[in-house]
Amino acid sequence: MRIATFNINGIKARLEALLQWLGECKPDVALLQELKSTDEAFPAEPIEALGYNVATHGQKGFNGVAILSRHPIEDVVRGLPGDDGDEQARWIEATVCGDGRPVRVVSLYLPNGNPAPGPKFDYKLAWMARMRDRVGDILATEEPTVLAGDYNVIAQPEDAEFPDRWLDDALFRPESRAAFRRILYMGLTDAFRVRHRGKGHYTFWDYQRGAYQENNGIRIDYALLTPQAADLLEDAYIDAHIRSRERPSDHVPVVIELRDRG
DNA sequence: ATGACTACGCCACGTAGA
Repeated sequence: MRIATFNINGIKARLEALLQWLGECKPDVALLQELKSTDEAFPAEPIEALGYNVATHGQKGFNGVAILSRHPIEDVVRGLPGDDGDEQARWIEATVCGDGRPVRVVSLYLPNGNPAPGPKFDYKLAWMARMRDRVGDILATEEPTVLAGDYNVIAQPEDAEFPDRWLDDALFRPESRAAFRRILYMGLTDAFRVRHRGKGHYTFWDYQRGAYQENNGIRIDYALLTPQAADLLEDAYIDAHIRSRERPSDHVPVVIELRDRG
């Protein structure tokens, strides 16, 4: 089963690019972030025409996450549990049953948190504490689960081309990295790092100053796997080449391959 | 360098992203 995560930075602005990429990558499941669209305005029809079922959790103008799947989408949970007053659409999870075993998938868009310090940074850290509680519940199910999306955290210096430029940024602050580690060390596996080591592997490049041409990027999109999912991992890679296309997202997809049987 | 891009809301620049 091929599962991809992709922060598309606006579904309406990116529809053609998304359809082209779906046709080329052919993921069984695509986890999308930053729809910047309500559920009503989400252009489901051209996506369904490519053979995908669609579950969205949208919001007007900002945020918004979705799950696309060739197989039926079941047991959908919209919104990160733990705060009924949180209006921001940053979390959707569901079970997808492929030809083999069922897999639980989460599409998440972790808050940016800038400027730090400040209320947005406080929201980021509170959101990560809430995510930690949810991950605990997910781990207890012992279902193979993929938690993928835009984590908005540069986990290690090697995840940035110029880490010294990010020292005061909410993506690289010690508090953000510690909160990311607290989640990871509950027993999750960073799928990409199973297959690739070292610097130079990025999922985001700023639109400004020719960042992509200089590979001035950061790795902030991750697929984290529960132990039962990590046991199924066959491959993980970044689809970086589509960043050089016309009107691209500032993020690129991260793709993993899970064994269907065995 | 209070800069620079890009998308969105809803037609004028302000907010947000990272």
